[in-house]
Amino acid sequence: MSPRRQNRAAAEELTSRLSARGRRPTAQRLLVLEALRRSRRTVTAADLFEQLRADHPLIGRATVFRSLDSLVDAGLAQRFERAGHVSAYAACSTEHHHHLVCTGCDTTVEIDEASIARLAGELSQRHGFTVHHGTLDFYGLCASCSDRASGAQRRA
Amino acid sequence: MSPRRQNRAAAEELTSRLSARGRRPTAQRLLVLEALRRSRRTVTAADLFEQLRADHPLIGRATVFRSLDSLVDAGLAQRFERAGHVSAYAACSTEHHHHLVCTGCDTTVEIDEASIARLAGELSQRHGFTVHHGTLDFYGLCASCSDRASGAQRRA
DNA sequence: ATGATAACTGATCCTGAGTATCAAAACGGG
DNA sequence: CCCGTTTTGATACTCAGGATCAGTTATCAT
Repeated sequence: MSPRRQNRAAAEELTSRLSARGRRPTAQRLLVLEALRRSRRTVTAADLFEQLRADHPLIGRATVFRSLDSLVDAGLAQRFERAGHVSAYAACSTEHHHHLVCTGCDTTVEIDEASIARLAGELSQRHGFTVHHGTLDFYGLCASCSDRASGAQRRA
Repeated sequence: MSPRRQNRAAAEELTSRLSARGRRPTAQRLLVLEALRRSRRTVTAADLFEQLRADHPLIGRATVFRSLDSLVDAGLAQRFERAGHVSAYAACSTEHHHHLVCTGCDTTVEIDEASIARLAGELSQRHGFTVHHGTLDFYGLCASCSDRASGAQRRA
């Protein structure tokens, strides 16, 4: 697929996903999304800012942060908490995606949703990944918090 | 078990684990470890600092951060990257532990290492946890980074 | 014990990610 | 084409965590 066609598709998806939430598909958000799609690795907001400013000197730092928030909110990107208290981002095409993230080079590999059960045991062979035990944790809501927050979205 | 006996055991483990690395079991580190063990939730360095300063006004902020690093390094505590680019900590007794961390109240539940495979599918029922898809990611080293880093410990 | 050496502490300053604010600009519906 | 809403960019700010350094404390050898 040509780069131009890719941009076209990206723009269309951006438009539909954002406008469904009453938000606008701006040039800056498209730039951020395209940069994300171009990378096979997770990138930080600072990375993106520097990278985008090369071709678009007018873009603002805060705008990159906000665009990333918008994209995550629209389901077009995913946030990763990289060690060192920095958020990194990756574009993601469909709804829920699980990833392998290399803590060395930040390369991300998408994993299909099915068979999470068999996943952990096979990770090292299938992708040559050495899963680091320390970060093999699951985050979510316990029963009480789940009840308390039912209906009320929390984002903090 | 009485509180005193618990302190005793904590102090002994602290001593052996730390001195094996040429580090010293100081009063401050013991304080931090005890505070961690007292909590069934992950706590931030700021939480601990405030909490400890109530009884020990002389303790320094940086010391709390450094003590936590030491404890993690010694395998007595575990670091969690809480959303919002903050590290949270929990005491952990044995080597590798997996946890359920509630993003609402930070309660942590230890999970036995075996049967990671069956885990994900059963999480919601067993503990009443709602696992948040967005953070169900695995971190580790890809094959190339694994080769490159073989032998050389990386901690960054 | 005691003195030398190395690790630790606490105070202070510094960095860097991310947010809040706000006036100016860009949209989009009517 | 106009008006209300959203977004942008610039700036100032917050706050977690790290660096530095002089002073202190623990460990080890004598």
